[in-house]
Amino acid sequence: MNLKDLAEKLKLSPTTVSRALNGYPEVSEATRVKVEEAARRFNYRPNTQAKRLATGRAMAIGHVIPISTQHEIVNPVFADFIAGAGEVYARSGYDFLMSIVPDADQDRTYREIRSKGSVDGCILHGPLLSDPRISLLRELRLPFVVHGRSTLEAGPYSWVDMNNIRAFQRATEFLIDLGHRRIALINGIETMDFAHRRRLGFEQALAARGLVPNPALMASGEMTEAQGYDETMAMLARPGAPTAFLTSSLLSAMGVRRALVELGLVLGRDVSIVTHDDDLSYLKNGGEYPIFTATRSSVRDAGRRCARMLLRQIELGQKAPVPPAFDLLDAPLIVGASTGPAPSI
Amino acid sequence: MNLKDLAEKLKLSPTTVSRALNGYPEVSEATRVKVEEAARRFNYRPNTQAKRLATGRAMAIGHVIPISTQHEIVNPVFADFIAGAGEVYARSGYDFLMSIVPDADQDRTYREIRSKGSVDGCILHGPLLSDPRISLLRELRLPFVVHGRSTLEAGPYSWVDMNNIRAFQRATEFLIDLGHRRIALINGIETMDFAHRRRLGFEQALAARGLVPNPALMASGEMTEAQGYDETMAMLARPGAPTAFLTSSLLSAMGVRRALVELGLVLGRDVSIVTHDDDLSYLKNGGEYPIFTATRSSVRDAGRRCARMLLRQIELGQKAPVPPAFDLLDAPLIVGASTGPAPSI
DNA sequence: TGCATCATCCAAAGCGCTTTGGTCAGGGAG
DNA sequence: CTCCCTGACCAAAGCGCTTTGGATGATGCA
Repeated sequence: MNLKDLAEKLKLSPTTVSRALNGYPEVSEATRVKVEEAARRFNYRPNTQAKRLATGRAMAIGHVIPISTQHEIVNPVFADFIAGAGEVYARSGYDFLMSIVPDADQDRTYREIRSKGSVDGCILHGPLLSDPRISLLRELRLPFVVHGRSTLEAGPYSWVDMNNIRAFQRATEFLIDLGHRRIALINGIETMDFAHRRRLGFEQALAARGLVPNPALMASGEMTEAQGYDETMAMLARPGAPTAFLTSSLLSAMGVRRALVELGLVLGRDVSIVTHDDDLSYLKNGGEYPIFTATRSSVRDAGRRCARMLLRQIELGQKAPVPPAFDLLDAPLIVGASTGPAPSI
Repeated sequence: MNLKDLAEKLKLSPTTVSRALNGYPEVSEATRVKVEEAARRFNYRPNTQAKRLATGRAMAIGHVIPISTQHEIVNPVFADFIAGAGEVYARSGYDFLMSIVPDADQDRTYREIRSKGSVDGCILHGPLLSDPRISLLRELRLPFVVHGRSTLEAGPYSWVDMNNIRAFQRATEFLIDLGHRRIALINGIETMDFAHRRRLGFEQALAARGLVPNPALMASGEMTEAQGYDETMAMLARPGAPTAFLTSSLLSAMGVRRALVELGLVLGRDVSIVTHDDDLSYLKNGGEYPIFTATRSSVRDAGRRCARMLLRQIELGQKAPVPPAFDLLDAPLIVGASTGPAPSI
């Protein structure tokens, strides 16, 4: 059933039918009702491709997900983020296009989705400290919103980010207040902007209290359970072992905990942990009383916000150029069972 | 730059240019080279929508992901699965369309992507023991492949699944051989087909050794760390506590471990754990020597296989109806550090 | 009554591609 | 020399929609 068929059944022109369905004013209320009723009855739905071709709008948003060939890790945060974003797209009638491509093909992929006209805009994931994708997208004139920020990027662009610096400052201060002096940071890969900022927050908090960051207590890498375990084992084996750990992910924190248990140390008494918690739906930090003391910021919510921002930019951008938008989310520190005063010895 | 422009620059007709680029024989080798060279130089890429409209093929695969309103969980397995599938799509020139919709809207969504013609086929996720989506897709004549199976579904359909029954049989036998008699099963939601089969395997193995499954030792629910913890705490508090746990997910297993630690029990000595391991990239079960004894089956690989199977079905199906295909994956049992002989008391 | 206005509808021209059904020249067979 | 292929190209008709630029008759107003 296509528009023409429907029009014939109604003894109307395709023009009128199209207009009736798309809410144009130059059609009488009576016929509009008739058309809508018929469309429902015949289960008519406009062909996506035809509509797109005619309007020049793809009604789709793209997410280009790089699959790194070195560290073959799919970001665990990813599922929740796209759940949030996808929810918004679906409600707004946009399609959600995903491209999973090897790291090196990203550039080509962006150019391609641009010149093939398959999307109206895209979301940029996992921005680096300095990220060439931003200027590429700008150059391509493809509307985009960055999930995160890129510190070394000069020009303006739209983003949604949590306040990484502030969060890790707060977490560090909290540990210092509890008497901890040797605090370890188990961070993500620090070419990633978020990890860089977290480290900054950590160091700034230490400096503000006259403490000097110790490189031996700062690790950076893929945020997995194994990372937490391995780094903790290594750090606790050396002299000057930390009495507290600050981790960038719940998974790492779980690894730290495993190491502590194995060494016979009690969490929250012998050693404290504060982690960042992305509030992933399948990896909850306990219920009312959290297992880990954590800074929390829902990645799913970030997904929703990114999507909404992008859609708004696109809709507005139809008429005139729009200024970039920003959304800075605060991550409160929620006290759980994993922290306590530094041991007195 | 569109086809017409390119044709004008080359002083050729759009027909010839189109044919040259799409590898049709009725164009001389000389002009083909010329056309290809020009296309590259002008960075020409055919407009997706136009191509689709003209060919009637969407060159896209859909994944409809239900967001349950009750248990707001995004399947953690999901990210790895789509990474695998997406990789294949990208390589084959297919787009990857995702629809994140509320549970109740699934039906409508499938009908919609069908009548709007936005995809050539789709992957069905998380099949239930009895799943109406299968007959819906059959009725819609939309090619599809199921990731998993649906036991109560009568007619044929294509699927990729791991041998859940065999895997859990094997795991249970292994524990019985180690002397365990009170074995707990911490399973996924048993309306899901995979969970149902796992339970079957578990019960069959017990029965084969003359053991009777104890309902008090069988839990079913969302597979989270908290689930593992809570169920373990409950079971160990009751008389007739299990000496071994069989879990459906690494996350649950981690929860079990946390409970054991809290109760001062030693893993692999006082209590054993065997888990299923989906081999998620961000949640590895240790390196060479696994932390948990586990049946292992890569979900990412399953994603690749589903995608390949679906694409093959679609390509073949262009000409004649194709018979459904099946792919049953074996999940070997890999011995790790979490199992040992049952305590003698 | 006459003219402008308006509400309501329609024909036809795109959107950028593929594909059908040609044309046309050159070459081999008869 | 003619006839018929055949290889190489092209014009034009779709694909299913939107949108421009009318057409038509009813209404308002002087």
